[in-house]
Amino acid sequence: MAWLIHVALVARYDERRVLSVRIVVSQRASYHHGNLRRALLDAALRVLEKRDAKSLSLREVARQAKVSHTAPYRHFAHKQALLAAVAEEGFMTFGEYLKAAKDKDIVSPLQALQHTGAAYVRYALEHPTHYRVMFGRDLEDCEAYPSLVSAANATFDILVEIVRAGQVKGVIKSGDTRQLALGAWAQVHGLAMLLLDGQLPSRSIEENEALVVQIVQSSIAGLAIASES
Amino acid sequence: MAWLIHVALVARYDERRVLSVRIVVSQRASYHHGNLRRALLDAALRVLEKRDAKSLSLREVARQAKVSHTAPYRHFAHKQALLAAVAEEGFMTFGEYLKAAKDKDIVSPLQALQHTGAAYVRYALEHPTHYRVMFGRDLEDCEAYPSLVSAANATFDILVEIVRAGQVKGVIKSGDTRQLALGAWAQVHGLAMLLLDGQLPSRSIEENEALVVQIVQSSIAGLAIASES
DNA sequence: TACTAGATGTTTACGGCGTCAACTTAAGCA
DNA sequence: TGCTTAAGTTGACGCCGTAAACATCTAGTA
Repeated sequence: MAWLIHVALVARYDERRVLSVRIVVSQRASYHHGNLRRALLDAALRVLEKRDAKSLSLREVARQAKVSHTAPYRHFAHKQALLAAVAEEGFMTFGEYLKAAKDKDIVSPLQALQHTGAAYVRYALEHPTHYRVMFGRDLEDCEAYPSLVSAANATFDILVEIVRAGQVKGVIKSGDTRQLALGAWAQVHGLAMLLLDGQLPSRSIEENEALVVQIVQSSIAGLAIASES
Repeated sequence: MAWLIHVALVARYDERRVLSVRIVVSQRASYHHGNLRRALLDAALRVLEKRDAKSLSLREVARQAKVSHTAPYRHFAHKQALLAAVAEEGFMTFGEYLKAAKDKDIVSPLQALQHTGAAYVRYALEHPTHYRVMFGRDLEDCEAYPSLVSAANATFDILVEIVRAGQVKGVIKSGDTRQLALGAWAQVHGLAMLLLDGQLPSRSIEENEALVVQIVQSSIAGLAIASES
């Protein structure tokens, strides 16, 4: 078994302008990585947390994973495919997050909608990286990734289910269920995007929460049948 | 006065696989362009109509404007600044579009809201290019462009004014005006983004219009005081 | 009118990027 | 044991953004 050695030269000036050079040596246990696919996804997330999705570079991800700049091509056909995989993972965790909010307490559909809506925006703000990859247009031609599409649909269905339950209970107005859910989705998505893109005057986290609650409530009022404020 | 000559070689095979080569010569009347800034903005829009904003390249814009690849730097500090200028122009025309919809007929504030909301989404769908540059995150650090910020604010204020008028007339519920307007904005913005990014199952233009009307109506129902559907 | 400063273009160069082709290494199966 | 093939590497190509140095035109002043 060979040992792959990575050598990096790190140079910098200290306060006294004395140049110091360090040689940093790291190694990998074998020529093959073991689970490079996983490592690349993790590295991509790490990079995305700092850089914008657009400016994420495959080469930087490879560097993070301590692998040559073309190694990723053994696991992803191109940069887009890597981003698609990141997005798909995002939809998984996002879906679980929403479900948790929905099922937190046994509550009325309208309350569930309120909780889920707030959770939606909260997730986006807490995971801007993932959210942007999932919903941004960095990912062209999403249709090309069937598993991504189904993951996204599954997430949307959570919302649809709540609306349907509300209709069954008679607290949400009748009509095309998916279309009503779509309206709610557009509402929270729009809010999340505006907040994320800093299109709104910045405010504290508490103020944001309050804003979200107010807006979601108002939106729900439009869906509700009776006068449940 | 010198004449600047551009020579381009255009080669292609015809159906019979015969290679033909054309020499295309174009010229500019002078070394200086005259109004390169304007030409660059137009060229950028032309390019953006085909390519995605992320993949727009300054060099391609320069090529379109028949100018060397660094000429744009005399008018825009960097690529971002060009995009910011495009966005600013977008907000201008967007604002006029919305105002036209709002003032089309003399109607009640709720109807004005309905018209404006529908116009909002329509504009986004008709000018996806501009809309994405305006609201996408390609433009990092928007705050650095004061004129862009004020153009964006002026647009938002149109919405705010309608809501305020509704409150004065007593047909929209009381509360922080800007915040209520924000909810409406998030609604239409979210819908526009979802439609634009193809996140929704694609439908015909008519179906889209109907969807927009329905969602905007539902949203307004959440804002209205009485039962005006 | 002649000179000059500054605005506006051009050329050249640098390093980073995505991706392809050709090569090397290791692992699994006959 | 030897062959196939998956999973790495190296090197190359042509794009990109942008900086520096240079060229050309324009406008203002003497």
